[in-house]
Amino acid sequence: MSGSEDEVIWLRPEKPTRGKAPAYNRADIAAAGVRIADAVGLDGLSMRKVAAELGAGTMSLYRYVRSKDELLALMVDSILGDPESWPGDYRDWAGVLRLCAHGSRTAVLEHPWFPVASAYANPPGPNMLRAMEHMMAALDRPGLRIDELFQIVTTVMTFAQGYAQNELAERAAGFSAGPVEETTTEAEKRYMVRMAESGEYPFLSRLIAEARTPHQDADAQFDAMLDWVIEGILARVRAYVDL
Amino acid sequence: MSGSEDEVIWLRPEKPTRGKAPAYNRADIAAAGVRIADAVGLDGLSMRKVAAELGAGTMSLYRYVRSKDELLALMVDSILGDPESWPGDYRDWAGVLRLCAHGSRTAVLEHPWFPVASAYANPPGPNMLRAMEHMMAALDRPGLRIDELFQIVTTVMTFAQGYAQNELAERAAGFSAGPVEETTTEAEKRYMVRMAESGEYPFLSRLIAEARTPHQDADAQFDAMLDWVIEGILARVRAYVDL
DNA sequence: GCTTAGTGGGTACAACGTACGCAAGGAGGT
DNA sequence: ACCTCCTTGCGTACGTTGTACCCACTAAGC
Repeated sequence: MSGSEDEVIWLRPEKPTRGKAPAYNRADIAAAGVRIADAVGLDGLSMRKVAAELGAGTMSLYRYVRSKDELLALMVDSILGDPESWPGDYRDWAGVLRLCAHGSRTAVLEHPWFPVASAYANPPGPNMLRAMEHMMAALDRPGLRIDELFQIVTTVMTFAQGYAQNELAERAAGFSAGPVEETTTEAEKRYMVRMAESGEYPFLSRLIAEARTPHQDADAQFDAMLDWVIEGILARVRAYVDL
Repeated sequence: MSGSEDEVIWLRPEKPTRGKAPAYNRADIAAAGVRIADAVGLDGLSMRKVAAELGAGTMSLYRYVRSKDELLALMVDSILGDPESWPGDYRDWAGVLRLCAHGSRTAVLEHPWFPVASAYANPPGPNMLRAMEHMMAALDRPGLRIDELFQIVTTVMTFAQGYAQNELAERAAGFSAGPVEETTTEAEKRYMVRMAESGEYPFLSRLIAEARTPHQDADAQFDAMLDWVIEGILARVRAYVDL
């Protein structure tokens, strides 16, 4: 069902109304893509590998997806998952924002390719739309304009996502004392240390020295920074809205 | 000078100490890459095209760069530019943060591929390191820990970058009344409207209706949201630091 | 049973990143 | 002046990629 009318995958019905029933489905294809991207990264992801993972012929994938970008869209939307299943207390305004932030950060830490794939995954799929709907419904209060509501949610999500992305980059550069994984990482670490010791970057030196004996673990550090952002929003919103 | 020792491009000298002088240089190569990426996007960027843009043979590029990822690193660092040339009043604490945010947003709006390229551009190049150094020096105050300083800068930068990325995505989905560019955009717009009218996403409908008659232009909206984030930081920092 | 919309998938092609190797050039030592 | 040798520019070639095209086949509706 990819040969039919619409250019946007989410407007094409997954199941055909006539003819042979498909042997595969979007969910399984997305899951296979996620497995491969987790294993070998976005660059290592190819239509052939995804098809092989499913035991299908390469070109069979194109019955479900018009292009690799659509496959990425499927993967991104599948990672978001069904927002109905999200936990949390929806009367706690700030708690909803925290929940949303933690979800975003976890997605990035578990799937480092997620932010890059998201950039190719326009327009937003049903899970993304439902997630936004979910958050906005939980945060809606009389006096809050709809565009403010939207901005608040996206601000917190992009903060969390960007923060997590930086965490991964810092981990690769050897800031944290975490495990060294690849050989490139070792070279990056040497580079950062060399720069720090060069004397040209005094603040970087202080930062690396400090990173060796962190005051708190990564999760706590994220929560602290998240609180800064959320309190900024809270202060503004409380000025004219009852939470 | 790419055949020599180190794996990180920034540790390899640009100019050789012996032998023939190179015909090209990193700055020109980066500029050519930026021109091409601006014109045809990151997917359209290829080593062959960059080489052709310079009038060089394809493989000549590999004397300057070990891989396409290193080319991306060059491009990213060149866009940051020399932070010494940044304008602004460095006694105004919040003003420095705003400056940094505007710079990040502008970079993304002018080069939509910037966030994706950044993900491949580890470790940070000299311009990036100098930029961080610059910001941290301007924001340093007695009582502020170095890791807090760093987190503040990265938080504001990732916020601005993420925000701009969302602006581009929304523009593609036809939220703003901005100009429609590509054919895919038209399809995405139809999709969003269809979803909004389906009744399944009441908040999305409100959002789209509101977006047709925005209360303020994109720049003002960004500044407003940026102020929320910055004031959150300010409130925290003021509690125990003189600004 | 025939029609037909749909499937799974093989083949083929242009474009990609880049390993390899070679001719040529220019600086350093004599 | 010459020789030496490092370094350059780059042509060729290979494996991999996304995907257009085509065909054989299947199963539901008449």
